[in-house]
Amino acid sequence: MAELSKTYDPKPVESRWYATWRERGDFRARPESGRPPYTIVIPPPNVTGILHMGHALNNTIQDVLVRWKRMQGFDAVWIPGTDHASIATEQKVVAALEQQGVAKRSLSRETFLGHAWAWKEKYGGIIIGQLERMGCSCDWERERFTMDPGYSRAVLEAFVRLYHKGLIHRGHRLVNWCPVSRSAISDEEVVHREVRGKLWHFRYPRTDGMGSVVVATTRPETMLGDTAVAVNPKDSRYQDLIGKTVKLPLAGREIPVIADEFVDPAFGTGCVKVTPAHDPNDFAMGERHGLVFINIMNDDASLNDRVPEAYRGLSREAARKRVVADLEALGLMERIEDYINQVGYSQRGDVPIEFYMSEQWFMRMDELARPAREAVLDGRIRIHPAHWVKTYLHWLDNIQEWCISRQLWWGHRIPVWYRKGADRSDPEARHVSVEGPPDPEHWEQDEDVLDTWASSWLWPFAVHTWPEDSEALRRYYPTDVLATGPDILFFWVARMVMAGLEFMGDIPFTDVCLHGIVRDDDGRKMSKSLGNSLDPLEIIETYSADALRFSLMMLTAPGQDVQVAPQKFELGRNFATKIWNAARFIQMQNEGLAEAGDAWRAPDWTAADLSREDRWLLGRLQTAAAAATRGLEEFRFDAAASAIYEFVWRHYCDWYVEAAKTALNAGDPVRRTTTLKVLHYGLASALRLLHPFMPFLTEELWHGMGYAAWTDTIQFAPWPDPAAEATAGGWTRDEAVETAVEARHELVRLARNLKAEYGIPTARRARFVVKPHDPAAEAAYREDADVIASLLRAENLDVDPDHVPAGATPSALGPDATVYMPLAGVIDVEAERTRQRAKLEELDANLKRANHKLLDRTFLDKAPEKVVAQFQARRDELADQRAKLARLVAALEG
RNA sequence: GGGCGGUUAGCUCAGUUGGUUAGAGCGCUUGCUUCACACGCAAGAGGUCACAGGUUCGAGUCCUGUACCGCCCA
Repeated sequence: MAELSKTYDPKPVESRWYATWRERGDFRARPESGRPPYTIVIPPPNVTGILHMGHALNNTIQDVLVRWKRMQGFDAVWIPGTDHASIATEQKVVAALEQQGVAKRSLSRETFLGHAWAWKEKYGGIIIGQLERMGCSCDWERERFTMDPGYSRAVLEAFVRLYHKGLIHRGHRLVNWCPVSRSAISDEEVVHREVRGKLWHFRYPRTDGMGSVVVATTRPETMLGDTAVAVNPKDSRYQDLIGKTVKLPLAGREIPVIADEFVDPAFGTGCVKVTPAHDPNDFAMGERHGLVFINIMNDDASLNDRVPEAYRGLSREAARKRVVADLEALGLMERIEDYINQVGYSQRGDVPIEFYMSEQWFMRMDELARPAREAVLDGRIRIHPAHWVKTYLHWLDNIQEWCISRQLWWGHRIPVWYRKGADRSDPEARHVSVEGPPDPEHWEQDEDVLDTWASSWLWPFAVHTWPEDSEALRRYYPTDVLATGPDILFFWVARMVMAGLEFMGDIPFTDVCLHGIVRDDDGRKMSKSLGNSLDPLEIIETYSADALRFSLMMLTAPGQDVQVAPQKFELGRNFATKIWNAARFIQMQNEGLAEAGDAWRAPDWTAADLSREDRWLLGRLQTAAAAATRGLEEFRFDAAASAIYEFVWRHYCDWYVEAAKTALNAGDPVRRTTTLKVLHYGLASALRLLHPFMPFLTEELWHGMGYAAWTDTIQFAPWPDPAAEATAGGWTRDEAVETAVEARHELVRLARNLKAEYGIPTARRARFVVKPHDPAAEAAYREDADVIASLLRAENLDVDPDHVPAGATPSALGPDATVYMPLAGVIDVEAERTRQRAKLEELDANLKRANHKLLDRTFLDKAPEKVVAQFQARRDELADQRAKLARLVAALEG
């Protein structure tokens, strides 16, 4: 076996192992294995995306789960892929073309798509390569892209089925319009922001010459499209106005004053302008009152020819300034006040949306929502953390029609053909199918593409062969876990549930793990514009992929956002180094490796050979393994990672390895061999527990330590169950021994503290006397005096139950013994007295509290017996300690 | 306006069904080139658990309310 290098160098290790794993095909699904399947589908990142910390967190979670299940004996499959992301990708391609001086609109659809596919080929693989750097164990042979031919077919098939079911229809509506992408977007793609704006009050002259009315608006430029003024019918101020008309300034049109309940008399003057073609509320009013709808905008939100010439072609911002200036010039501007209002922004375009009248395709959602609601309500699908259930249900209960058409080219073109020359709104003159009409020359296809989410909602089954049946589809659907952020709970998660139930007749996954958002050190969301994003690849360069993964898992509380800064990844790096060096230590006990046999696989010792320290460590291992397993089962990745961290660092390294140094060199062959066996067993178990979190380091050590003789990759080594292994090995935990070892560690801590308090350098050997409190403790301290002496760096350690210190001696009271540190020189008696008195006072306070509790009749009557007994035991222990400490103080004073 | 989350050590966060003396990492102080590891070892300091009520023998934990921060929906 090659000697491990002095320091761990992750870079070559990580690239070497990843290549090996891929060559061996370790990540491949094994339908023939007879193992039960366990499936995760990746939330497909945008094809244009590059890896950010959110991906790093999301994919680490998935890889941890998949690797864990693989070790548990499942045919664990993680299906990767990318999403074509219509709007985002088209924007990037358009921008790239503009850089070259090419306008999208100057190109034919086919030419543009040629550029888009070229872009996809060039940049679409970046993020996949980055996932490999992270160690993700995806089944790369099953990688899918949402515009693969098979996938596209599935998307169209779903459209066609829902169309014929009557859930999809075409309509002329007011939709959310993104002027940047010049497309309709869904309600979910609109984000509301609070914006500091103005409220403009201006006057419309009455046509009856009776003065004017004042209307208030946050969008003065839309007045060019006003077709009415409205007041509340109950508003006494305006009774005489109803039914009259006013003259719309600038446009010069005469428009009616209507009465509508919707108008809030408290807003502004109680008199509002009505622009039915550009505001949802006004749209509704327009329909109620049969008003004229005047669309005054082009698809980029500039003003069209339905406004007076002076305003044509102006952007909405320029038009606003112009309208305001012109109204002021006419003396019609009443006043302008500051106003804070909610403005809908296009998520992708990052500009305020317009409400825009257009022909679109809509999907009726109520029928699809009902079963999706039930699936979560009855527990077939579990959402973690569970508090998201309410949000999920609320959205489904208030679901609106889904606008699924997009005025884009990059995406799945809507499979609807219109008979040439016929009215497009006539359903009789339409052809809807996946294949298209048999006589295409008589038809023209709808120009629009589908919303990206109308393709990704099929992901869990469209990654396979759907609508065709296949073994893969049957075996790997439904999936087990979906890991994603709560920000796409509606966009994607809820819709996948609907699609799964509608098209597959079954839920798409049983558990949804919603994790937090990655934020920077100041709690701000990471974003390119803020320049505060951390590049996971840089973290990998600096600290390793294992460090990135482990640190993220340690820092993620379920459902809570996680704040990261570069230094935080030192946590993972340091931990990797710690284990590496623990392994090196064992390896240095070279001549003992053969003696240990292959005890690293399973307990291979007789109970009688185990020392107290051995038993304690093995007990801690059982606790840690149970906690790690439970943490993973409950999606508590932080709890699982912490349990492993604590075991390795605090228990294995800090105490057991230190104690082992003595045991290995005591000259007792049985003791030495058993210690080696426990060292190996502990390390091999820890490596397996850690493997899902740190795949590279653990694989490297698995081989470096020779454990590959068992399984040639740690990836398929069994997930540890040390409790069951102990039973199989013929021994059980002994809690009394474990408690005694904890007490011993406490005594060592106290004794070290004595050294520190008296300014004795750690390295200097001091004399100690241990005075056990009972015969059992005496036997234990006598037997293991060499271990304790070494932990204390004691020159000499006497165990003497009858010890009476000669004069004032620094001492400390432990749980089952008192330790004395007789010093060669004279000590400051007064200082020691003060020290001990302080301890006595503390003990007194505790004792008083305990006594008080036990004198409380109601407590004794009402608290469960077990609790009372606990308090009594505690009190007795305190009283005992107090008596002992009092004697120490008395000795000092005597 | 409605819903959800948060407020615990200087910072970032844990704290399982209410039960002994509330934990971790980082940072801080002191001492250590101790024969695995200075990416380390040892010993420490540091908290009226946001606030006000309530339930209970007992509240960081349960209930009500308030304040502030964040997210989502309208």
